[in-house]
Amino acid sequence: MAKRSETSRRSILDATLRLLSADDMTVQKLSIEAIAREAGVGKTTIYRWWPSKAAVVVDAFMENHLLHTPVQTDVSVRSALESHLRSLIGQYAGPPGRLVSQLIAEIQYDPRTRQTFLERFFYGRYYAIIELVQRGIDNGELAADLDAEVVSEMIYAPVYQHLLFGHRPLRPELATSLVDQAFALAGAGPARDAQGQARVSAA
Amino acid sequence: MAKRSETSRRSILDATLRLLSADDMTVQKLSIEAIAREAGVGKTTIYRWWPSKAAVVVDAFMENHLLHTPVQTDVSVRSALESHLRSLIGQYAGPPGRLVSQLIAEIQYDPRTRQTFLERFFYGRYYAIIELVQRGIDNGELAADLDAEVVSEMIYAPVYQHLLFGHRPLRPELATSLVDQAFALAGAGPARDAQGQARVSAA
Amino acid sequence: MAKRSETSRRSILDATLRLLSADDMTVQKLSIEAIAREAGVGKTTIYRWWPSKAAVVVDAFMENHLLHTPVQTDVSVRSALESHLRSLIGQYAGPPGRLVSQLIAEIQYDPRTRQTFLERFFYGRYYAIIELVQRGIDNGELAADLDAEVVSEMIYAPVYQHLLFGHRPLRPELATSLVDQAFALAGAGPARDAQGQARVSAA
Amino acid sequence: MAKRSETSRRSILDATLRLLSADDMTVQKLSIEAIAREAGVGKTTIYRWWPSKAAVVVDAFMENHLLHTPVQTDVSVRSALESHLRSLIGQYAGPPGRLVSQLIAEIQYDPRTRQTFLERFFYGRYYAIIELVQRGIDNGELAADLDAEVVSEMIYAPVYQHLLFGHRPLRPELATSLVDQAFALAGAGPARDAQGQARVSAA
DNA sequence: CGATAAACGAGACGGTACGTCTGGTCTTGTG
DNA sequence: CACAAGACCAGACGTACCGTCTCGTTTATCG
Repeated sequence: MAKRSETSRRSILDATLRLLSADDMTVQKLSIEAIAREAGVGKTTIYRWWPSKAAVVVDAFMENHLLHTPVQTDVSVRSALESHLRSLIGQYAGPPGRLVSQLIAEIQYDPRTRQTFLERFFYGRYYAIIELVQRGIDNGELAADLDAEVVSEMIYAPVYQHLLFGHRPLRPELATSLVDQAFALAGAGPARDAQGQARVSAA
Repeated sequence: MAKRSETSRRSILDATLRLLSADDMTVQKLSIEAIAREAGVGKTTIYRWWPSKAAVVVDAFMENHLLHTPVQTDVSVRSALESHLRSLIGQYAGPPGRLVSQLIAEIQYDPRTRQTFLERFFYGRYYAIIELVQRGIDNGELAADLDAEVVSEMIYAPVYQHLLFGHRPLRPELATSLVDQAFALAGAGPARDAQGQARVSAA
Repeated sequence: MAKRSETSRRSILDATLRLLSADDMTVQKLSIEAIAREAGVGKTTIYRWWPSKAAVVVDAFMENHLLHTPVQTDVSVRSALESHLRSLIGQYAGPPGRLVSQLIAEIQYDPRTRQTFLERFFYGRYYAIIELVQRGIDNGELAADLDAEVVSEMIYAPVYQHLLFGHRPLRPELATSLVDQAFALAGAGPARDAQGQARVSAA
Repeated sequence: MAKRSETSRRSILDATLRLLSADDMTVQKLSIEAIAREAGVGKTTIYRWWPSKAAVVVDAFMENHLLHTPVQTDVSVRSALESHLRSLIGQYAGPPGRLVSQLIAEIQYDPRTRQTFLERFFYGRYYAIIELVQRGIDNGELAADLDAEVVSEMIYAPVYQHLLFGHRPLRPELATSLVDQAFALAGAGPARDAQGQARVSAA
């Protein structure tokens, strides 16, 4: 019998985030011993419920640091895309970005956690974007012969490339650039919709 | 006096690759002790010349596993892009892909090695693609108002997204899809108006 | 209310002996967890009724492995002593000897169990031997001025010394040697004067 | 290369004795981690040079607590025996006795250490006593037909029996009793030889 | 050409963390 | 209410590596 202790679960996840919030702490340097120590918990309790350090970090991250990246539905697809990306980039430019990039690093070594990570972190946003792009195709904002999934990745993936390679800092303007390029109207701004229409009718 | 021993350098890099070629070996599990043991070398010799395990792996990788991803110049930009991507994907789908993804993981924790990695691995291809896209813009294959760098990333980054997230297996057809969508989005007209006239005339 | 479960008590003691009968098992390596597991019993049940691992082992040993070391009363004291020692040594030379030596080891660390061990294992034989020796003194087989307790220990203790130090293997002939020497030292005369007359007449 | 560090060796043995000198500390409770902590030494250093906790304790004990149990040569064998036993008992009655009894406990579980213990602790005294008894036989203090080794054990083993079973406290008078019984003249003192003869003739 | 100083292999060192095991205690149903 | 089941905190186990630090022992210029 003996049910799982919710108190321990919370202390462990809290301790994990507390430790990770230190400036020079990384997921790599974080140890299960340190988590147990900080949480006032036996190591066994961690090993009993999580298969790896990365799994604990994913859980901790998901429960407390859920990224808010809303997808608006009452505006044009283009606006919704841009504001979604802008919000995502804004968060990745700060401390959560460091954590996300380290989580992506960890899943290269831990297939079980990769699955968890995809399910709880990635797929949600991934399919939301595809749906959004599909809506753009359906309502004529985007050309009819596009493949929504591929286009979504083209818009989305550069954000992760910047995050992971760090070849350029992540700046909010990237959101605009990406959407602009996707709509093939560099810097055309709000006039775009009309133009898009014109273009469609022209086609 | 006594110069650096080329023999030791080679044994270390060779040993590193030999160890990494084992099926269940990863950069994370690889240890400097194991490299020294395998290479028949004192640990000190490794620490004397490399700042970190990741640095050794980058060196080993660069010297022996250079990816061949040619950029053709005698064909259309579209063809050159597609064959370049296809070649890159082909290699990432195999063992070098596992290693590259682990190197990207490691640079999340080691800024010095990140720099080395970018310089010796990333920038080359990155700028080659930008140049190629720019050529496409210049010669009219792609719309004139595009930002070559952003477009390059949109074409390129999805490959890394697939490599790192593994949400879908890396398939060669991705190369075609990406180039197709890029030209559908941003070709000098045709994909958008479904006539292909502008592109033809521009070319 | 709920009385103590005899079933549990038996399973615990049985499991203890079963585990201890493995060739490479020792009291030191034996754990209460393992006993509980093997017995299909909660650890609490063991802790509720026994104060220590050693106490469980003593109980298990006493109930099932009682050493049979009869003291004959229809023969000379010398014969009775020798056959008693021979029987004891015979058993100590086998697996029970290993267990006894480990129990003696354990009581060095657990005063409560030392008491139990003495009462249930040691004193019986100890006083039986003293009585026997006293009988020898009374009936003239042994010199009248001897201290029965000290002489008993002199005869008895070497067996334990062999068992515990292992400087020589425990052999049945030791029984004869010890009794011989005891009667040579303290027999009512004969051994010392090399005639054996007195002993014969006394017997 | 790299020689063993004498400094570490000393700190380890010193720390071991320091920890063991605490009133409620036992060899069983003593942990290698605690020794390493107390000695300011890595656990590896202990494991590198000693096969077990017991081995460390034996070394520590031998180097610093060598029991002084002189065997006098300028007095009668009887006196030498008695004073040797008295000295041994005196030390076993104090803290070293606790340690010796625990070492004997440990060697029940560790054959390698049993060997070390016998060689460095036991055999010396064991053979010294045999020699002494043999001298007594040779010079007529003891009967000519005795077996020196068996008689030695009869005199010696009761001390360990008292130490290990604790059925009676270890008292110095035990030395006298044992020697008295061995010389078959309870409390008769130097006049013994004559009396021994007298008794024989009486029998 | 022989000295000499750096680089080298070997590996001991103080440490940290690993993942497992056990000790005792506490909790939660079941019979 | 004793029991089985087992979760819990605590902490030791023996191992693997970390990065630093001697050790002699090559080597390969430079005086």
